[in-house]
Amino acid sequence: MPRRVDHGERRAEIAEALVRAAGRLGLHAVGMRDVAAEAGVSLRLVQYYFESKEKLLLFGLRHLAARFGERVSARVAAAGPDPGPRAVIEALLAAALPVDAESRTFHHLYTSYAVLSVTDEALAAQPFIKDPDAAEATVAALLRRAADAGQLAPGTDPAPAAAGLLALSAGLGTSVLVGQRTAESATEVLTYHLDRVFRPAVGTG
Amino acid sequence: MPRRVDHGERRAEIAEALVRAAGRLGLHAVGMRDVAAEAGVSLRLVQYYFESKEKLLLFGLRHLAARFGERVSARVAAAGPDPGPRAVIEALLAAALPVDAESRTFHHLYTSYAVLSVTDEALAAQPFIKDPDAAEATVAALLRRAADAGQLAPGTDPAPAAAGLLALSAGLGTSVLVGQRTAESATEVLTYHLDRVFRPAVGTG
DNA sequence: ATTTTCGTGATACGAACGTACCACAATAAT
DNA sequence: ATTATTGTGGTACGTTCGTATCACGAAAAT
Repeated sequence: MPRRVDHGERRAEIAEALVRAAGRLGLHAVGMRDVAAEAGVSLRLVQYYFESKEKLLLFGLRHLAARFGERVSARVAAAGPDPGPRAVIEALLAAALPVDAESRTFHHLYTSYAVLSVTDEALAAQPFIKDPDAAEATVAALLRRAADAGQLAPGTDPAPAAAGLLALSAGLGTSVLVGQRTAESATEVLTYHLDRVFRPAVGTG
Repeated sequence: MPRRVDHGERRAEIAEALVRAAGRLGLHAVGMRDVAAEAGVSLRLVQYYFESKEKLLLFGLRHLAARFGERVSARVAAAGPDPGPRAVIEALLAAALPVDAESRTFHHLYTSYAVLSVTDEALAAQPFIKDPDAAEATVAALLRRAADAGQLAPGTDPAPAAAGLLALSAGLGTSVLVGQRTAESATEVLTYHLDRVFRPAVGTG
């Protein structure tokens, strides 16, 4: 055989090519040949590492979700050591906003996959329910922590507040994506709503 | 010539067939032949009334937006004679939530078009910026009216609050669409946030 | 050293798509 | 009555897509 190659690594490279090509052409318009050209390999190789387009797309979605998770984690880590609930939530939600090319592509493709999942059973299963549920649980837990520390506005119910913040962030992201709103404006709206959930910090200034 | 036919009416019928077929198959998967079959006409007729698929899709989007506008107006009108700001806003936002088959299709296709508009210049122009901007202005104006009447929670800024409510509604709609959240749960979250914007009514009970 | 297996290339195939073309009947215009 | 125009059907064309097939070199395995 020719030199053994790491299948996982190769599949990741091709998946990244899929993401890049789909970000440029739109997920609906990207074909196996586009992915091959973007990855700099032959059509046959894309077929070889992914038997069918459907499997390529599924892998691409998981790859995208994983990369997004890493991005969020990095943002949260960048919020400093032992950050408060608000800092974590802010990092979490801000990471989802399409403020640069990478996050724009994330939002664009994730929404594309979400739309596809409405009519495609194979796509409907995985990361459109579990991941957002986990994110919502995380934010809700952080809000409860903040409530215990007396950092929340009075009468705040962590569960619907968490659901609202995530839906707000997603909705703002879409409006940025279609050009209705600038990234700065979306960030301001997000900050406004965080300010209304969190009671202003006291005693530090 | 054969009996003259109302082109506008015929185009509307075909556009409805497009909406139905796209709701079933997904906008990305619907073809001229599917639309023709759904409308019960020949492929040639779809070509005749819309010269190209692109024009059919554009008309379909405008048709969808118009129908959605009518639906919202009907909901607002159903809120009763001279409804207060909260009732109008509630009707407005609730109309956007995918709670039944029709609104589900609306949300599904509107999001599909929005995703397409990211990579399709012809689609990017019209109803993704103007309509939501108008909706946001309407809600903001209603909030200002409510603020003047002392019906808002203290410190509420109508502009970001309006933007937030619309983004919230859109985000909740998407989460319902992909099956992460039930329509009832989305309605509850929406009501929770309206309750936090509007100060409870006094003196009426 | 031979055989097997793995990675890679080129290309062919059948289906589906959007569009173009041809034909014709029905009616309005002359 | 003839002519021109409009609505409609059928169908063929060229392209593109996902997939399948054939071929072959290179390195493990024997």
